[in-house]
Amino acid sequence: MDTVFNKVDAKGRVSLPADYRAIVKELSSEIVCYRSLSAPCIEGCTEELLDKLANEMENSLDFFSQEQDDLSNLIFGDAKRFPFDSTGRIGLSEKLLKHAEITTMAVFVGKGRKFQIWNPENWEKEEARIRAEVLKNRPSLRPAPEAK
Amino acid sequence: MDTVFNKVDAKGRVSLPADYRAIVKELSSEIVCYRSLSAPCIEGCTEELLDKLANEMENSLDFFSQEQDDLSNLIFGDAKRFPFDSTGRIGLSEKLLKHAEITTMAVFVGKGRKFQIWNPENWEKEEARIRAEVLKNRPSLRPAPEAK
DNA sequence: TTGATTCCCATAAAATCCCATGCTATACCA
DNA sequence: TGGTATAGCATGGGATTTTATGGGAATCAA
Repeated sequence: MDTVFNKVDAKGRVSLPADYRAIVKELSSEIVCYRSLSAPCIEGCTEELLDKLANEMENSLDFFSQEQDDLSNLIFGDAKRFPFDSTGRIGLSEKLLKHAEITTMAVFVGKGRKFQIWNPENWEKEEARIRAEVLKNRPSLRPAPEAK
Repeated sequence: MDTVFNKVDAKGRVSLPADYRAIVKELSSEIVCYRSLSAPCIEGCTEELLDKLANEMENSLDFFSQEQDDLSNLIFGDAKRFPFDSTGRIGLSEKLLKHAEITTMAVFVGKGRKFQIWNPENWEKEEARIRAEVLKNRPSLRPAPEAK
């Protein structure tokens, strides 16, 4: 899915990258976005995936637990549909943009069946952090020493 | 699959060697490429490999775990589908070419179910390194003195 | 009406398609 | 056996299509 840098115009519109759009296009012409729980970024996915997530949560967590309640409230209370126009753009809300600290440029980061939208500088830092973290925990992925 | 040298043209296009293409062709007409985590080269595989990963993540109850989050960002944030045209070429992205330091010539190296694309000089060094490594660890494989 | 949001068209740049060419290896034939 | 046709492949370049993005018109809310 790649990582794509797109511009956010004065009206708050952003082109959803073509590759991302293709995933959704036959099913519908809208995506669902919400503030990420774990990072200063926006998360997006299809409505189906969110429904599926809802089911999983009901089955996996204690139905009456506080945790379950909080989680559903956070996500589903926040999630909103964003239809994209004929040129493939969506108009992100102030709330989402602010949470991700996005002003004039947005970075789309693929995440399997969902994706994230970041402020470019924040994403740069996050990517560096992740690479360091993953290499630390998975020594087999560590780069081979430079050949002499 | 053996090692193949192909030219990268001004548009960033390179022919996927016929042997490599044949493996994928029945299933689809595209491959997935991403920056290697462990070396300055591009890695390629079939999309089913990524699909499998996406499914695992979607079905995992660990939907919000940090580790899963990091890993999926690293993989899906980087991996991109590259459909090949009727003549069997793919157009590699700037990001990938830069990571592998490829400009006008690319080397395809088979790795079982996946493959790598190298800058020729870097591959030469890497191959030498690998040979040295193997011989060091397995003295019994060392060629007889007169062998060349 | 005014301000904001959504729709639609225009455009430039980039990605992709497709045809043509030349090369190489293999098959085929005398 | 030697020479030639043939098919598959890599590569070049031009035509075509997609895509991102800007801006204006239409729509809606207050």
